[in-house]
Amino acid sequence: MEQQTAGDLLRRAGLRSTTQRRAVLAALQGHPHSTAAEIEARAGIGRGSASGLSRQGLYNVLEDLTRAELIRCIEPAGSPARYELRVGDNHHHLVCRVCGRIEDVDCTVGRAPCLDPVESKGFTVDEAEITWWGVCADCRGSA
Amino acid sequence: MEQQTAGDLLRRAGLRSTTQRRAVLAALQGHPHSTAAEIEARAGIGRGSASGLSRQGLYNVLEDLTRAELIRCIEPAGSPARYELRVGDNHHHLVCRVCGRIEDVDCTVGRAPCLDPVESKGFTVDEAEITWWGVCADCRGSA
DNA sequence: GGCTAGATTTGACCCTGTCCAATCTGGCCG
DNA sequence: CGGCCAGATTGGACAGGGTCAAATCTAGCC
Repeated sequence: MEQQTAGDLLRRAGLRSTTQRRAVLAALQGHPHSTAAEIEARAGIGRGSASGLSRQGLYNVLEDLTRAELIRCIEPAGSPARYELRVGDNHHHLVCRVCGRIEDVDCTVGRAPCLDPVESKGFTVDEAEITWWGVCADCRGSA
Repeated sequence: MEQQTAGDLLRRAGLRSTTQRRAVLAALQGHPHSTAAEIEARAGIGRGSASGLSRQGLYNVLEDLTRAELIRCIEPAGSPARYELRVGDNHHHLVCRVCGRIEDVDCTVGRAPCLDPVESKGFTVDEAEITWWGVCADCRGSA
């Protein structure tokens, strides 16, 4: 359903269905938390390749898709920006301090934990982003 | 008391008390969430000034102090790293999407909210970092 | 007053990302 | 079906933020 819908998804979001955008969406399938570089590599094309996307193009696409909420961007401290297809479910992340591995953690919603800062200091809050830092099983083992 | 204790703090943390380290600590007093550039400017010295600290020196100091837990480093998405003196109280942050302003939010501790991801996927978690995103009162007003 | 491990400096360098101007193309229209 | 044009993409220069490595300096102990 992906090939079919990629274009639809884009068009429904008010974006033109272009080769580059479809390639980026495809490159993210099954590879959450990818960096721009990984997406570029996986999109199957280096700079200058015929069907390739330029660096600027890649960033444009990522920004467009993010704004259209087709993908989500996360930026854990110390890491370049990473992108994933899961959107709209307010899930959070678990990051290994050693190897950088990232795991998704579903939000214990209902009462989304911490969705309300106790004191919002006059801010209109629209998102609570939670990052858990620790060491993954593999890294703990080999330490 | 700062001049007096800055050195003590450092020594107690097992670090030598140097002009640069004391200057960085002083520059953070009353200025939480400062970037490296702001600290450098506030430390009263540009590059090459007699009592100045070099760029590398600044980063070394920041890293040393962070590791010694005398300061804390936060890196909100889209912002360069920021440093603050509050440590050990596991407080969180509220960030304005428009002007970038950052406010501290005390952790509703006791049961630190969300300290346990529901599923920790084998990770040994040692920190839960929460960032609330929104728009501050000022920016909402002028929009 | 020396010594030495630890701290600092200098300057080159890298990665991630952005700006801008020129070119190309999806997809609607006649 | 061919043309049009706003929207998309490209290329190349550039910038911010940070790191690396080697040489020099200095806090603090003897």
